[in-house]
Amino acid sequence: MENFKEIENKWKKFWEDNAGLYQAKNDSDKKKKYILVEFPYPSGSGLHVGHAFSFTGGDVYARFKRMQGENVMFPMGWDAFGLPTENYAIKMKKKPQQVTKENTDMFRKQMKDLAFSFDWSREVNTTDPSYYKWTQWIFIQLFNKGLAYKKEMPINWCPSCKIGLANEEVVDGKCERCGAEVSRRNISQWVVKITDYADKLIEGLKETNFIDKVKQAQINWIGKSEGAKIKFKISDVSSQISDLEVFTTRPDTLPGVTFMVVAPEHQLVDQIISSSVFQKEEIENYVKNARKKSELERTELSKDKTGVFSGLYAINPVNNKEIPIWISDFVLASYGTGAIMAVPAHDERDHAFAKKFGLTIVPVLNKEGWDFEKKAFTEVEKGEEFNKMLNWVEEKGIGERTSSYHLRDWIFSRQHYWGEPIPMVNCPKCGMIPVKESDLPIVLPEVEAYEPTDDGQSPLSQMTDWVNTTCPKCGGEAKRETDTMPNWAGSDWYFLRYIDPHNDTVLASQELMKYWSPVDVYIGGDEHNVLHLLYSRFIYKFLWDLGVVPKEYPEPYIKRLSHGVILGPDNQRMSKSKGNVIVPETVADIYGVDVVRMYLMFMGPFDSTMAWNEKTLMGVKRYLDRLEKFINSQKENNLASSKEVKMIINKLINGVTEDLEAFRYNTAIAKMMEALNSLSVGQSISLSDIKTLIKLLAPFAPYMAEELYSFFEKTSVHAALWPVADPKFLIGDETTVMVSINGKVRDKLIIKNEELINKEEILRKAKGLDNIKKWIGTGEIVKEVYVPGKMVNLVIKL
RNA sequence: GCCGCAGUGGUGAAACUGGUAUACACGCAAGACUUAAAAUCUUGUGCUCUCAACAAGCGUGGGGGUUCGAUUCCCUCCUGCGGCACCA
Repeated sequence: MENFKEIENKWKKFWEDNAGLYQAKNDSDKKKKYILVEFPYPSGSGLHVGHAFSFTGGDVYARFKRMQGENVMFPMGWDAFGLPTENYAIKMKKKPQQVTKENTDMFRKQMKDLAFSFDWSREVNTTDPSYYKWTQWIFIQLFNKGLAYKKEMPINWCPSCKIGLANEEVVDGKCERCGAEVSRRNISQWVVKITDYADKLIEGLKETNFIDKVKQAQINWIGKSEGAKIKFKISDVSSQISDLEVFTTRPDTLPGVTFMVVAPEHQLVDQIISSSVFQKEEIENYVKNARKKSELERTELSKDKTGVFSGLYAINPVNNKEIPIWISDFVLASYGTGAIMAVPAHDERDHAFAKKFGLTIVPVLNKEGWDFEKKAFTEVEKGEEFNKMLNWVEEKGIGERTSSYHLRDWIFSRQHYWGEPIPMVNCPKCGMIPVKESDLPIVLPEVEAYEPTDDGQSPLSQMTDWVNTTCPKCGGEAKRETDTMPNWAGSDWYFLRYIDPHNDTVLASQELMKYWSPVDVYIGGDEHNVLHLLYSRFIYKFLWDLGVVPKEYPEPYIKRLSHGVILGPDNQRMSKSKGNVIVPETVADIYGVDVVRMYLMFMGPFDSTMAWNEKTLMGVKRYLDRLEKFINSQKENNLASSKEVKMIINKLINGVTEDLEAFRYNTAIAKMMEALNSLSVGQSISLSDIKTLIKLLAPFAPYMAEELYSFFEKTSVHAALWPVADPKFLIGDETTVMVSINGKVRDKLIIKNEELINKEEILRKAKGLDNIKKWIGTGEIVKEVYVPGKMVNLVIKL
């Protein structure tokens, strides 16, 4: 289209004026289809190719389903809280609220330009108080159910920025922003007990249609191990703590336990330091050093084990032998009980530790010829002995069967400004009390300075007017919580808000959730397959337990689709520093939106990684130009389609429909190109078949389709009914049957369809072919295979 | 180390349940149009042998297996990508 700008503007306005075209109807007899694409963080640099790619993928499907007569909900919103906005606001001396408004306005305009058929009447914004009122409400429910609590926790601390950092903000042990070495600091943090839902989150995956890769990633992340907790008696009677509890997956190796190790953070260590005289200084130094180290430093030094003897001994319950208790940072305080029973004969780490400190190695299972002093034998099978020992432990009352998880509780506090205020009040008399639900939302006050404070508190802590409040319980003087929520909080439940975005009394009405739930297709990036998806499922399951969301749907998303990644023309990840960034807007200005959309869908499979290639884009442009020319040359002829043309069209309808249903956009487009190649060879085509071609094009190239369709109809092509193939024109009169000798194709037979079932006749004909006769020669046919309608294979022995 | 995914022409890729390997597109080559270029159109294009055609042989990362028949299923190895990683 030469005048594509003009056409785009014309139809953009038309769609704007006919807003109902893309709106989801809450009261409809039609089948509902909830298609969700991950809402973006509206950054200052605007919509990038990755957005354009995934949103086009969703848009094609939404348009397709709408034309198939389904009641489609395809909403859009903004995940707008976050550090970049806060930092940008600080730098530009603007309010984050203002920056967010500017950015979302820009994103919305760009999305409309790219013809995404979002239902804008359902737009949500996580930074809107009427939205985060419900994010805060969910937090209060978590608190009321005992799933949110405050705890002193080590966090990543940047001494230069004077700010606590999330793990994602620490790169190679350094602060992402200033590059300073990150240390650890204990800060009182809100923690959410996602671990209570670990089993439910694994179990629930069975209810979903996620691809295996996503399910596996979630299962691995939760990392469930089955085993036992076992208590070891401490032999020193003067010790205030009499037992040391460990978690093990291998109770059957209990006889091989020759020492124990506790993490430097273990409570036993504090007792040792305060009461013991043995090596007091050495122990104190070791512990102090270990606690100072960042997680990274600790794991980096993993090859070489360090540790110190505590002076205490425990008793191995199997043989009553005294075994030393050591302190070492290879044991993690955050996993299991923070203490382990060491079996150096059958565990590599325990073995390395034993060798370094000269500890005893006792094999449980003797492997012939194995040198246990040299290497641990780790391939011990978890057999009968596992259960036998576990039963013995339980009978003796020193332990019990249990599971442990890699999944940690979720640190929910951020010491930043631009996030949802945690709706809690700290009362000196009553403790932590949630804000009254009727007082929600607790609106983020507008402050003058967004910089964090010296002591690592949120900038909100300086707002004394806001901080000082009264206790919701006793009415006395109290202070507000000044931490804000992490980014995930707003994105956990946004899909529910789209269902009922303006409801002021509940986060969404039961009735509407019953109609729209669950999300049928959720399109997003691989980077969110674990955290976002897991947090979101967790919050949903929590709301399900509360009865807030419909009982009929225990899982929020049915199908998860991960979109691929678009690399720069140099096959590298796009980044400003590499100068290989493709801006969709710029390309659309040159070639038109339809070309960009269609090219993005044609590049390759929707979920694969592909490099941008302007030459291939030209191929798509050529196709659209040729299609336009073909239709314009035919539209006034008013001729009938030949049978051959009808077959091309009907096969195309079937092919494109099937491919769209399976998100195989690249092959759908290839089929359209193929059809045009066949049609272009001097064929004439009926008006109804032309309209079919335009309809098939509509999801991909909405502007051009609308323009071409307007020649025939007054109504929008996007409201037209998707074509259905006529079975009469799907199969021809004849079928090609390939004939092969020993599996290699040598010739073919053209057979009338009604004769395809006649095996004997077909085999006779196959053997009669000149080529085949030549191949058989003097050989003997030992086997004849006929696959009806497909092929004949003759096995020849020479 | 563990988990997951992938490996097909010069390039992006297709072949969905085992049945014509390389559809579609790019690139390249030749030709048409043009004073010329661009654009457009036509034809050809896996590799080897051949002036060429016919025919043949080889061919989906390597090796092996199952099968009348394997890009597809099984075993094994190699390479690349992504995630997790002292998880007891």
